[in-house]
Amino acid sequence: MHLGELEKQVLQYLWTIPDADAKQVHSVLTRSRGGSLNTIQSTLDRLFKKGLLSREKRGHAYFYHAKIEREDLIGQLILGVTGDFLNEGESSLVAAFTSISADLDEAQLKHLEELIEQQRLLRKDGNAAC
Amino acid sequence: MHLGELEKQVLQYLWTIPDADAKQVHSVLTRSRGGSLNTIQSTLDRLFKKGLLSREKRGHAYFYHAKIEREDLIGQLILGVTGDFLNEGESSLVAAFTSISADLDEAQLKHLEELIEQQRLLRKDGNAAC
DNA sequence: ACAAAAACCGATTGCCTATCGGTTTTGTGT
DNA sequence: ACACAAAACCGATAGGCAATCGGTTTTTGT
Repeated sequence: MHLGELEKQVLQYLWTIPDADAKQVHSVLTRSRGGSLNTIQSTLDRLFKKGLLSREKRGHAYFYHAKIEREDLIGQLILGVTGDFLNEGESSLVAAFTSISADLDEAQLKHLEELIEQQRLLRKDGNAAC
Repeated sequence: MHLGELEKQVLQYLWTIPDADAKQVHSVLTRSRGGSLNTIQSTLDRLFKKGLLSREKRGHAYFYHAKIEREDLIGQLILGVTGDFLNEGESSLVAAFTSISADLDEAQLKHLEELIEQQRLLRKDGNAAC
């Protein structure tokens, strides 16, 4: 999946204001980038068709809502862009770690370790619960 | 940066055979997908212009060589596709971990921990050496 | 029922990859 | 030096997708 520039901005907005119609999105984004309301409408529609937004009619307008969490989209984008390069049983995260880890500070390394540990616990609990 | 389907295949090939001309690449890829030599040539050229390949003329033909390691490209693609969504000081890896970690088995979790530790050591050494 | 608001439709532009025919350039062997 | 072959190079075309927006149709509140 590929996201255009405007699509990203719209998603960002809907992660902060999790429920908005085209008019609202437009009134905010127009300040930094101009453009017509129609453009926002078709972008919202495109995102809806891509399954990234849900919508519900309230009064005149559709109100849109991000159907996917920011972190999950990031994960999905990573898988999409790296998938073709991975070998059987290889993970993007592990493959990319060496190249990206230099950007991480100690706090982030530590955070990652905690997340790993947390993931392990989650599994034990998950198994136990079943 | 965005890579097309053929571009990915060409890169993959040049990671296994790290020095090849258009004819060679074509003779291999043509089996699975057909297409003319010219198509391969322009794809190699596009990758060259994108800075992903280097080339050197030997005899009649250019010989191409991947300028970037697979892991580094994966890293770069990840940063490219997630960059717009990250907050200040946030890392794609950490942000995506929660969403992706479920795909990892224990061996991979362990591997990741080792890489983290390795990264720490690298820093100490790096600092000491300066 | 009417007016306003928004959705919907269709066309256009711009960018990029893939594709390939045809021309020009460049090596190589004699 | 020259001719030939091989490859580079150029240009055109098609296909896909995001962004853009004007105009028409549909929907909704009064």
